[in-house]
Amino acid sequence: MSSILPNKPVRGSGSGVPIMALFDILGRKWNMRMLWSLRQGALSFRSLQAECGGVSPSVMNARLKQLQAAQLVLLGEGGYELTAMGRDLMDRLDPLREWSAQWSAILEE
Amino acid sequence: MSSILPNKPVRGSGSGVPIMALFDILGRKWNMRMLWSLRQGALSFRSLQAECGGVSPSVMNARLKQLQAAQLVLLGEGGYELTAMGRDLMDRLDPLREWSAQWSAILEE
DNA sequence: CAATATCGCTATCAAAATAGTAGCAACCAG
DNA sequence: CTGGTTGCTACTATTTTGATAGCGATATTG
Repeated sequence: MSSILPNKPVRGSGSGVPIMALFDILGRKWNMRMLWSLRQGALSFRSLQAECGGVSPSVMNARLKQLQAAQLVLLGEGGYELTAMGRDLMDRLDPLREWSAQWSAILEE
Repeated sequence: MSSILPNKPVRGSGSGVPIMALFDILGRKWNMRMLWSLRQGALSFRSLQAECGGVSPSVMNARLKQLQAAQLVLLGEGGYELTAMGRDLMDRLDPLREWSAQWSAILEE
């Protein structure tokens, strides 16, 4: 597993620009949804898997390793949970909820 | 190409929750980066391709169709450009730049 | 007119990522 | 021991992405 971190060459990039590294992580299937699900609180491997519509455990595990390496997620007592940084990231993604509601409304017309 | 829109069953979801549809789009490789690149202004197919490190034109085209269907991007006089909604989305993603800088700093330690 | 260059884009095939299913070892409850 | 969880690995199938070549259309230059 290639650990994807800022200031290191990134999938399809090589620039090492931090936000590109972030896009590289968020641009992988399930990562956003996993983080989003963990906002509510810690979840076990299997619960998180269920939250994500039954993703393959192999993919789940790869993602969890990646998110742990990126220090966005950690495995605590009650299961997998967001780190402080992970929570901060999700907080900043929160405006997207409002946006997506408007988006949905417009696309429905 | 399965057009992915809010309130329609979404890849791996089925809930039709708007933000999940958004995650589905942003969770595909290159989409975030393409939108991010277009913030600066319109780009031709080939320029955009270059901005994304030479993505396959086939993938580029599929993404552009998807983003157009989602009304985030349109093909205007000067090339591909963000719609108003696309610009709004990118504006809301802007806090991520600051976050990713901090993230980068912490991970470097 | 012909040569050249760019445009958006398709077609083809290889490589990589993801999905689907089965199952293991460790733990705890009864 | 039985049965239930847990996190996770192994394996194969399918989908997605990557890499390259090249087409038809338009513009530009000589």
